[in-house]
Amino acid sequence: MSHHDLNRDEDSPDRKIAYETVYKSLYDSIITGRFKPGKPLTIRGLAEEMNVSPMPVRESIRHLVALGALEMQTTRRVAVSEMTEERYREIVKVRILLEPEISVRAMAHCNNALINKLKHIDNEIESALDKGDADCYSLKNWEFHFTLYRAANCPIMLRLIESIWLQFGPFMRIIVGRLGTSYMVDQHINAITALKNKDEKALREAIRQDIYDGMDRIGEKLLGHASPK
Amino acid sequence: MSHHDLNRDEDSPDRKIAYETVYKSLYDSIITGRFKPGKPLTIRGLAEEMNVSPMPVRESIRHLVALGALEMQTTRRVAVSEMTEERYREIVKVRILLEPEISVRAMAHCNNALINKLKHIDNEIESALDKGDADCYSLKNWEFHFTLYRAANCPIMLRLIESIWLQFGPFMRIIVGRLGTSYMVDQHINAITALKNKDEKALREAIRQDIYDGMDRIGEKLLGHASPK
DNA sequence: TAAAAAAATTTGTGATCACAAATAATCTCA
DNA sequence: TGAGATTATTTGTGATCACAAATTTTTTTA
Repeated sequence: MSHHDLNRDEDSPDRKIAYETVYKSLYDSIITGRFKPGKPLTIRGLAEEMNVSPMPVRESIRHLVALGALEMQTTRRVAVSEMTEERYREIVKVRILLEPEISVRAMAHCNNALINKLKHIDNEIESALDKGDADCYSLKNWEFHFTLYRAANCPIMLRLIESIWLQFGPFMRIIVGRLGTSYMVDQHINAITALKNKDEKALREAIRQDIYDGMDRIGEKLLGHASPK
Repeated sequence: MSHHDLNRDEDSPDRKIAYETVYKSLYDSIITGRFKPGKPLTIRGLAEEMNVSPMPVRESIRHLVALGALEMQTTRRVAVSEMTEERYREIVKVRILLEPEISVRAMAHCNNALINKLKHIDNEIESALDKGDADCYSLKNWEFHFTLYRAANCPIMLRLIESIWLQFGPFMRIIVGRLGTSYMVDQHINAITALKNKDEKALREAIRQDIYDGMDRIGEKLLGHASPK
């Protein structure tokens, strides 16, 4: 299953909807940091690039603006938001509030298939880090977390977390290539171990630390300091 | 300021954008429970009702679906979601996580003007309850909470809370007319007092209790039981 | 009479056009 | 030469149309 339909049990491609293709494409562009923050995106430009009419792009942009993935200025031009001190602090705060919580709920529904899937994705993440493949890292890190969170069966909480991720997603690639990335403790492994042992406390701590590790690196690069604990 | 532009400091009506009018209208219809949960809404129907072309309605619907205010079925028809046991539990959980938190942040920026504004809105709420005016109650209760939350200056957290409110908003009117509403402790007053005294603990408790009081009544009516503490 | 099939209608999506506002490019004049 | 005014272009929004899918209504058949 793709990482876009966060709550759908199976893909059901009855009809090819251009809007969905466009939405997914923009979504991935955002979380891999393809759009420079602040640089205006145009409906016609994106439509031409994807060989569709402006209509599906218009609707996708409305959707992504609603999620906070794109920002609409008063002149109605849209762009990825720049990261600011205030936004950064809010994002860390909310992640720490929500993500350990949903992880614990996922633990209740966790089986071997999920654990193996997470292990596999984590290997791909490590490989992407080794190769310095920032696009792959961003997508796979996304996939790891949302594979776990989706298992919680909490669609409402999941939507909120998705909104948050879309707001720091464009900066996730910064983590790749930062000095010391390879010496980082792999909190994903700790999380997987905790899931296996049904150790709620350890799981919370692993997710919590994973958030701080990643956000610290983004904060250091963008704002010159680590996240406030 | 209206309650729709949650993060804008002042309305700037440079040009009349039909989309914004339509969006606000649908927004208010949703939070006052005008649309029956599960009953499909049609683009053309709403457009005709508001004397606009289908275009602004299409975009508004995309926006509201993205926020979780409306649900899009696989056949692409949209409707207000029905309340389920699972959704209800998630909503209570997330509200308890986020709303006391943002309230405390609002306290830091709280001045007399805000306190007076909240007092005034709370009077209107009490009046609406007395008269049994469910529409007015829903709108004013919304205004009370978002006036407070907006003061926190946390636009990212605010957006998440807005998304949650849009999901139980259609059922807020249930609170009016429930037996015993008039004997309820007014937690808004407690919150205002806590704000005045800069008493973080009391503020958290007031907001927390206000959430439980309201959600309990919704749960009792819709699901036959109170919220899980 | 009720279930199945067929026809008619409604609905969402995608494309195209017109228009005014916003942006970019050019020109003017000191 | 460069800042301000003017023109040209680009852009988002709103409207309308075509079309296929979904829904509703009608008809048929057992």
